[in-house]
Amino acid sequence: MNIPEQTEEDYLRGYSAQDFHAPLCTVDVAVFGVDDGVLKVLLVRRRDHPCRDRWALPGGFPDLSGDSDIAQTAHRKLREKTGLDAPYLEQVESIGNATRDPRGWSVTLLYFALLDFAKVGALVDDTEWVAVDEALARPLAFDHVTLLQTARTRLQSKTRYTALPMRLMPEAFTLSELQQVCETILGHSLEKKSFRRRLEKTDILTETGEMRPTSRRPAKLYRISGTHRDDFVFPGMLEAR
Amino acid sequence: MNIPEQTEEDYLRGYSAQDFHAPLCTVDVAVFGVDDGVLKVLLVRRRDHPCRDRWALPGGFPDLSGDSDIAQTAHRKLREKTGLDAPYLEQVESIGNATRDPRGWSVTLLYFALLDFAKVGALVDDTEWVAVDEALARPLAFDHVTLLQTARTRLQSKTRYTALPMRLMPEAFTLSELQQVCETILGHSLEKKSFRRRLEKTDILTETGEMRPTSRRPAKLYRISGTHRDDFVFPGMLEAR
DNA sequence: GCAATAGTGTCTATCAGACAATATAAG
DNA sequence: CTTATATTGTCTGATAGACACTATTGC
Repeated sequence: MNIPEQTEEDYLRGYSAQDFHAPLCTVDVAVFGVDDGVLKVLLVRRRDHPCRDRWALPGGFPDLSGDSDIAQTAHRKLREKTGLDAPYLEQVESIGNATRDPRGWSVTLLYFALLDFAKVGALVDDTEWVAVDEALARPLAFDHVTLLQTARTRLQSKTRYTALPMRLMPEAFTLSELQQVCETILGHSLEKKSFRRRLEKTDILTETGEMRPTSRRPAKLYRISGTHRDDFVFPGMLEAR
Repeated sequence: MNIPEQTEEDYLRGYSAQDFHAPLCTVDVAVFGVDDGVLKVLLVRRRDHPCRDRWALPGGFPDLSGDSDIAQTAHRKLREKTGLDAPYLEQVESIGNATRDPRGWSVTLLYFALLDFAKVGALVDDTEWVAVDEALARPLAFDHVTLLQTARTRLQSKTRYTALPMRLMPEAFTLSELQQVCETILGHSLEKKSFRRRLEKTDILTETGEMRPTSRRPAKLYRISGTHRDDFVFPGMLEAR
């Protein structure tokens, strides 16, 4: 006797996502900017439970009707807080466990974003740029201290073997300015010659032809070249002092 | 007039995770093993909708009562399919979008696992070891072709600058055997001297004192040293030919 | 001894660290 | 001219690629 098989269409017709006990699923973003030699991160004061009134990384639930994917959720959260549309966004890792959120089992997809601090306009209420070291000393919501630490460590690692920090720069910048930003991220100074040599050997940057008139000798201005791929890695790492 | 504030306890008492429209959340694992010069991956034939009868990476939903975190979910799925308890497990990335699962918005946390192929016993029904190249040519369930490709690429990258492939080896192994496994992963041959030199300069491996009696000259056996940290990286990469 | 695999010696090329030297602007 | 910053020259040390060489075993 053949029991008629249920087709996939039959199955999906009877399926409701709410029938399953799913964990909470969120996106959190560590938004980094360098302000006058200080690496800062964007914090938001939570207006709702849980962790009401605590500072937290911006983040939240995907909008299942509005967001087509998780990166879009992260971009939307960023736009809501900074008004900026297309900063550099990179996934760091995902944490899921029973204890990080008092509402129950929850999973978060952690991203970091890099943007030109000077471009950020007025902030939404209850939003603040905080030096990363100071943010890590605050009692942030949920496990956001750990998340922020993980995101900064990733940014530091990639600063040693990629040109990622240029995504924190304005449209045009000098090599000295880029080096200072890298030093700010890493927390120590870098060898000027090594820093410049590895960039010269690649096509990552293009001279704009303009100069930055500084107090003394003017410096060449560069922009990110059109052919640069963000997955580029240098053959060696900068010192890990 | 003061409206009494709702405390976090009040809030949580009234909260139910089911009130929110959450995406589906799963873990998928690419389980790798090297069998006689071939990189293989463990596939499972799906017995349920959606994608019934298609081959897929082992995975599934976290057990909100039984799993304390996501890594434990991945370990549990592995144990169910291979009977092995503690293979090497590493998170690769997370994919979340509206289209990858016909049931609706879904997020998956992708891991890869490395294990000694020889240690795997009999498989559960509808489970099969498949050469990765062949698996990628099959019409796998959901977006698992992409997931498998991403996992293999990550394994290949880390083979160039870490000692990760030793997690695919038995307890004791020779340097030639380890090199062959690396070559299998990368799909091309490696310089013997470079390969050995970089290992000698570290404390990653320890001689067991035993020798492997091969057909010709016997080879020293090594095991992973007790002090090795899996986050170790070599200063340079092996050729990316 | 011969063949085959294990393991070593060593030269070269590349690239980061160190730091000295030169270039160019303001004042 | 002096000074500060930008930019370059160049020597050294570390490490990967290439490849020839030696060592050890079974036959």
